[in-house]
Amino acid sequence: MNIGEASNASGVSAKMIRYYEEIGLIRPMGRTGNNYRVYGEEEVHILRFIKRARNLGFSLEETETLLKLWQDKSRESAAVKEVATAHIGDLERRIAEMQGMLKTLKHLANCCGGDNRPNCPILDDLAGDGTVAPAKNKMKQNA
Amino acid sequence: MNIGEASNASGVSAKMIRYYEEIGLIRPMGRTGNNYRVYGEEEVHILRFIKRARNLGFSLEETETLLKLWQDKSRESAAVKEVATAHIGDLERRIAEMQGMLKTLKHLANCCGGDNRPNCPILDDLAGDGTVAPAKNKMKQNA
DNA sequence: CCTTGACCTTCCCATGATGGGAAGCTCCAC
DNA sequence: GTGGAGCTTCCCATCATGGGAAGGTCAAGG
Repeated sequence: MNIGEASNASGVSAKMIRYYEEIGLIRPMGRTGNNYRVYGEEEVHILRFIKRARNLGFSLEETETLLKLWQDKSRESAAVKEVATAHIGDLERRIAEMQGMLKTLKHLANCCGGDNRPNCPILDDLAGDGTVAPAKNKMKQNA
Repeated sequence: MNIGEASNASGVSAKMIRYYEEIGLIRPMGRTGNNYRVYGEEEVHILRFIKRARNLGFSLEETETLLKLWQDKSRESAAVKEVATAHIGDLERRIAEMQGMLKTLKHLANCCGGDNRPNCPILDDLAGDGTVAPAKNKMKQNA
């Protein structure tokens, strides 16, 4: 199987397959006489695993961990659960953050006439002197 | 005001202030004899505007649009609302996507014993031949 | 046999937003 | 005049991905 077919079969772009090989996520593939990479079902299976992990939002680093665990027949499921759980916490945090933004934005959009007058509460809010995160660097404050 | 003070006052790092100038998001600042950038209240106000827009999750490009609208006294609030509304849709889509991931992951983690046995439904699912996005490129399929 | 074009290879560059750090100024306080 | 904090520019790294160039290869069809 050539890289294009492996790409087709796994849903991972050829570009990414080469990249994964380059960063060591997958083993360097054997080559045919014409220097083409050769793939088998095993490799496609691995690529699919990676694809699914990425679809679930795992980073490549996390995916690597999962991949190793997957290939380690003696692993403990607790190790996997730990990775997944950390990721769940991550997702929850990001979702909460985005929901905060969403709420604010919706409120502003609601208050905005959306007409042909320049008056706009959205811009007023952005410009407003509301709580700006207090800058806390260790500057000398030499005014 | 030097860049450090402007940074303090706006909550935008000096590094980012220079970057915003470089990409044309803000006007190049005047310099003193020693080649230091000089900032006034006006600029700090703009930086705060940018900071707040970024905090709401607007990209720098969207922020630029909002910034221009802000400075255009004759703008129509409809234009602003449009940007905000598009962003709301964006946020909603991303939140929904992440919630989908979260749901799947939680389910998997729930089913996972998390013990010292290698049996693990999370890995089983990742490896599983569930629906893999059908690859659709225009390959010749020369098997 | 030769062309065509789809495929493969490597290499470099770009994204978006930010940070890190080096090398070399300036400025201020002591 | 010295130390150190601040400023300047410049380059590099991140993360995951794509774009594209330049060149080799293979298969099909005229």
